[in-house]
Amino acid sequence: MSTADRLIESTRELLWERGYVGTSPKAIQQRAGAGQGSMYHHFTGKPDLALAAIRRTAEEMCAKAEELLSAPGTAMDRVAAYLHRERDALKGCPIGRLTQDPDVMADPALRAPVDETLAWLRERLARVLEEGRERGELDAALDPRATAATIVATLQGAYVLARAAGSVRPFDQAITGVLGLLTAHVRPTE
Amino acid sequence: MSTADRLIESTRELLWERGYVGTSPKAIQQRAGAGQGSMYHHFTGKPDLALAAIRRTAEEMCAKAEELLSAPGTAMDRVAAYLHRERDALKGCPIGRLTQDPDVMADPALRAPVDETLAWLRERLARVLEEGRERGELDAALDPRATAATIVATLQGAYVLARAAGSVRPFDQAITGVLGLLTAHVRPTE
DNA sequence: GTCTATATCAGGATAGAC
DNA sequence: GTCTATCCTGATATAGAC
Repeated sequence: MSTADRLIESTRELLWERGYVGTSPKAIQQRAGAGQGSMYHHFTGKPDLALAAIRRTAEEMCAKAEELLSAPGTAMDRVAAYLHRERDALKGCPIGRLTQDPDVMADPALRAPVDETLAWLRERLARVLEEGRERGELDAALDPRATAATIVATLQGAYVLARAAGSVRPFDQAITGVLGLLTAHVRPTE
Repeated sequence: MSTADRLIESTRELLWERGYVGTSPKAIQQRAGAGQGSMYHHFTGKPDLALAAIRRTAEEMCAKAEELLSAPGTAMDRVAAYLHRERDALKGCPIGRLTQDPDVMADPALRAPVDETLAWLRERLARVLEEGRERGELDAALDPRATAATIVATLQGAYVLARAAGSVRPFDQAITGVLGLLTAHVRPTE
């Protein structure tokens, strides 16, 4: 892995663990095993490096979600697979957490990938639900867009609850709860 | 308002806007119109002041929730009232956001009120749902604890979506969505 | 490309005068 | 109780040598 890559990976980890405001160039360099000069040779500064890191994380996240949501199976199966996918609940969402970072939200360039990722995810889930409705798997009364927003929000909020509690328990409960609520909208197979 | 009170109020605002890591003693003092000496006279340092601020915010939040959740009406009415209560979605939750602050999570004293508030809220909502079930308002199949976790998570996550989008739209959709899902569990009145 | 030196400013606090 | 002076460290870079 090149030095530039190691710098990006270290930044990704630190942004996840400590956020943008809580991450210093020095900490990034140390974790990457790179010197100051090296970092400022490859990147113009902290925002530039953060942008590269955030973009990479955003892409990975969308790719992973797309894989699960475009798999074969009913809409409900795919949503459940997405929600049950392996996650480190206590670490939180590497994209969602940036939403609480004042300096990220203040910089349009840094904010854009965060906005786009979450918007894409809602949109993608809405399409899955819409498909389920069209196929008659799901109740016609179910609002795809609103429900998609609820699913993404539940996931994001479940991370918050897990971190507050220092336990995955409330995370699992929130996921169980939303899937339970959704189940009531699954139409019986003929 | 006393100087100590102004310091606490300024800290509450700044913690909400910028988080713990992003809030400096100097910024607190300036907003409160107090000098350094004044701040260090009333509080031992930033963590001490933050603790006072977080506790006050936590208490207010629980009091507000209790007011709405203990009001007369069906379980569904009260949950809806709580979810629809006036909120500045773009500002996020002043308690939930602390969950993303590494220094807050690392300090047991600062973390405790965050943990307790969110745990209490889940518990309180679970009781409301349980009551609804006992009264026959809600479907017996509904799991009160899991559903309560889902409701709190949806709210917390809805803030994340609103902030990412820079719009209250996804917040409203998430709330609409979860209430829609819940509605399917309301039993018809005899 | 990477290193070391240097610079500036902010964070977070202490000390002692008033 | 509040103010000012002072202190030390870390954040975020720039400059120039190697």
